[in-house]
Amino acid sequence: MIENLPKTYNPKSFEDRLYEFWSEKGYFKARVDKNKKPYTIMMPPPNVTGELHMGHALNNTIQDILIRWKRMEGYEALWLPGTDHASISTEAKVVEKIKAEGKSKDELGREGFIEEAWDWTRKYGGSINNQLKKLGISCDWSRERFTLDDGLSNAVEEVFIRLYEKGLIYRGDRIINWCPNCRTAISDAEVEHEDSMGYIWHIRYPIKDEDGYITIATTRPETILGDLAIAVNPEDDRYKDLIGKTAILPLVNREIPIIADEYVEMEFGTGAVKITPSHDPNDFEVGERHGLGQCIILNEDATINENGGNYNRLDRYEARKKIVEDLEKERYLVEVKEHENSIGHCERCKTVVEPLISKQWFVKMKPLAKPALEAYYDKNLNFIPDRFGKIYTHWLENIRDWCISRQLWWGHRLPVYYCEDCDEIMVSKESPEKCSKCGSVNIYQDPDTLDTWFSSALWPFSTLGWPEDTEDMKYFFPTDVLVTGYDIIFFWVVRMVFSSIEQTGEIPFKDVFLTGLVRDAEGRKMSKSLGNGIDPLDVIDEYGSDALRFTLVTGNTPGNDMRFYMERVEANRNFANKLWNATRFVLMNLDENITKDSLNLDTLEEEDKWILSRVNTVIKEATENLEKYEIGISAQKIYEFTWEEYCDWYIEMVKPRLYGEDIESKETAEKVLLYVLENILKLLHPFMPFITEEIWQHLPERDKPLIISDWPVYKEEDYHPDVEKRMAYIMTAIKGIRNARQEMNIAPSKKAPILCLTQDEDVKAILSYGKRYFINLASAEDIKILEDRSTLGDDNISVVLDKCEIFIPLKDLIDYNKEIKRLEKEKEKLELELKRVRGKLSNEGFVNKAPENVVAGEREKEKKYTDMMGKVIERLESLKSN
RNA sequence: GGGCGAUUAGCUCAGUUGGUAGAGUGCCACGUUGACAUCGUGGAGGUCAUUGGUUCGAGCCCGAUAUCGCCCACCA
Repeated sequence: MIENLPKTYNPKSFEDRLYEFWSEKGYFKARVDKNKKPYTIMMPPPNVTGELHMGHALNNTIQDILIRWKRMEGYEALWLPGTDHASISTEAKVVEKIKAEGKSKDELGREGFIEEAWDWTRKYGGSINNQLKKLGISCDWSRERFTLDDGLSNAVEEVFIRLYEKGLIYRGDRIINWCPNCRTAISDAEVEHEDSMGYIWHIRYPIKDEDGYITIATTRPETILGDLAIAVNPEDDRYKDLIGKTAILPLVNREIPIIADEYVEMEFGTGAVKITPSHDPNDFEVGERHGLGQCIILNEDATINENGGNYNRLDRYEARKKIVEDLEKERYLVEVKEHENSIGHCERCKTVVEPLISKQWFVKMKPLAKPALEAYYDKNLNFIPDRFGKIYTHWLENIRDWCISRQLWWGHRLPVYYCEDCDEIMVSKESPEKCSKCGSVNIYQDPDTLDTWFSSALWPFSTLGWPEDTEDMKYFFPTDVLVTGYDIIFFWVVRMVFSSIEQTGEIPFKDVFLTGLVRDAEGRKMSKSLGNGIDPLDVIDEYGSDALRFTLVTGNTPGNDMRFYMERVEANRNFANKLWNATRFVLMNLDENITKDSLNLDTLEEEDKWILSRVNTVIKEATENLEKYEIGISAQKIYEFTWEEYCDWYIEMVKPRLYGEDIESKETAEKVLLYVLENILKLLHPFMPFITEEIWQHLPERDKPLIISDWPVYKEEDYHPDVEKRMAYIMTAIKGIRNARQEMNIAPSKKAPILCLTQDEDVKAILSYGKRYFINLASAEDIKILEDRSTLGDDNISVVLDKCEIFIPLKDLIDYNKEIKRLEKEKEKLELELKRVRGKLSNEGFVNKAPENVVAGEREKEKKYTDMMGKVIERLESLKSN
């Protein structure tokens, strides 16, 4: 006997050790190797100070499965990890920290603050890496990148400068989304809209030098402080006379023109709209068309500024309240109605954002979006599942310019310099010594940093050394697949695609595999505030990494959300345990001198050929499923094969040979057991890397670790449909016998001979050959083939099969009423089947139009069921007459 | 306002080209035979949301409807 495994599967005893082993041996490392084909995945970089959650676990498990599989297939597999500096989120945390210490950003100054941020990053950063390692992920840690690394920062500056020089980055006064809490501009993608019930106020504005009023509707009355016009539709008869006249802004008493603009919808509200160019994107455009100018009324913290007169320094909502009160007091308020509208919130801190005009930097999107759209339409970029392609294109087709400047300190500072004297803008990596226009030496750098996603957008190539023309870049780029959550298609996927096309001329990946959300058992999103998050590390601690991984990739479809149940983890842990014990069984029966030299085909028994044929098919199918990214289906097939076919059938069938005297047969069985087990381990390794490697290393004669061994390939010569058919017959017979015996409550320990009544030569052969299966698996004492029923007594239970009847004489153990009931149930089943088949065959349309083989199949079934039905009836009659 | 997804066994979900509906879990019964009780064997359990249509044949394809969920959107 060979050194065996401990009795129980205990993942803790080997998972960390194996990770260490793989890591030390350098199996995760990828090198440029022109003799091999590259396979590349860039890991979506988690926030550097983040903690591992189920989303990461899912994401990285999928990537690891793909990478391990491709590595075994012989690709030079690079999986590059790294982290993101997450500017807005990290900065907020650091601000909070220094606030707790009684300090502020301004007190610390820019350099001091950045130092604090680096301290924070060093302190909390990287812990997610160690957590990821617990998952067993085989990424190349030697190539780990951070978005604020020198190399990546250089790439960021390079891209900024190139886009600027091409005219694709510009600076301008535009309406942007301002978060009063984060105190920075944010992009459209960072605004979450939420429908909520609010109010709409109808307010009348006096007309100058006339008695009348014009009534407008607004949901944000405080913005009247910034009104610069009232607009009506030029076709609107109600207001035609007023166009060109002047209205008086209530409370403020500013004179504003009444203008005509097609943007106004006559049917909505009162048909007259107040125009606040500085605080509404539509009003901004109207303002531009009519040359209205600007009037900003808010400070950075969303309090009213000095343009708000009496309302100066009030918070926006206090101001709203006060203004409504004042309007009412002065009889400008006509009515208030409930009104549902959608309010934008900051994606990070949930504060209501304010649209306001501000001088910011933007990326011009239209020219960049075009090739990114073509990539999808030309099928050079695929989404899995494909429906996300629509989301991608819809976004790109309606895209607006991307605001990339942030009023933050933690991040990539804009490579932009200004001349203090002549305001000239200079864009370069280093600070210019003097102004390129006026020669002044009074130069200062733009204080803003770039949107985090600006650097993430370059991730697929900045991580490989771009803009240098590196060997890595030439070999590993473009990458093969991106695996990420559908929630960051806009933030990230889109931006990587257009950035990569623009900078490298290549689409950064062929496929985008989108994962759904992992929810809790009630279907709620896991979140910190709800406290319903399940920590992947806790799950690993209790059930092992492999069980968690398997749970995350089975029982759901790509792109669909999944609910996380501990019961499922437990079930998968049990599967691991099953495999563990199957291995123990194989090992304890292996001869010490077993060699892996090729099998002697002549000594193969029927069940050997069967399991070899089956494993061969599973190899084919599991691989095909992986190729189509059907990871869960692939895993499921391997699971079923291992548990049902290998453990429940093959091992049980082979036991008598292992305990028997026939040495040659025993040896063959051992070799087949080992061969199939090895293939199971290989197939399962990407899904359950730890247990498979641990087991593998206990097997005899392995030349290399499982992680780098060869992925199994389908062999045509191992496919035996005839054997599979015969074995299926035997299995049906065994199941029939077991069923009948259990329904009759006959203990498995009670052995009985089985008598097979058949005239069919093939069936006779199958059954005689299968004698030992029946003895072992169907409590058979012996097996006899009968040609006629003359020698049969009546003290049997019977099982009706295709072309054969099996009788089990059990004399006084048989309850005949029960047996009649059981057979009647059989009869009912057959009746249903026959009804279905005959219905089909009596349908002329079916017979004429269905494919020949389908019709032939149904005819065969009809014959089979008719025959079986006859036997069941005959048996029933015989029983009833006694 | 537009788009997408879901609706299949008590629960959670699979279901790849249309051809007798599957798994895990839970439930019931039997069983500790020399891998495994984290197990084995057997069983019960489904009008595939509703409704039209295409087809010889629909869980699957097409058109509606309903319920739930998500995403997008500048109606003040």
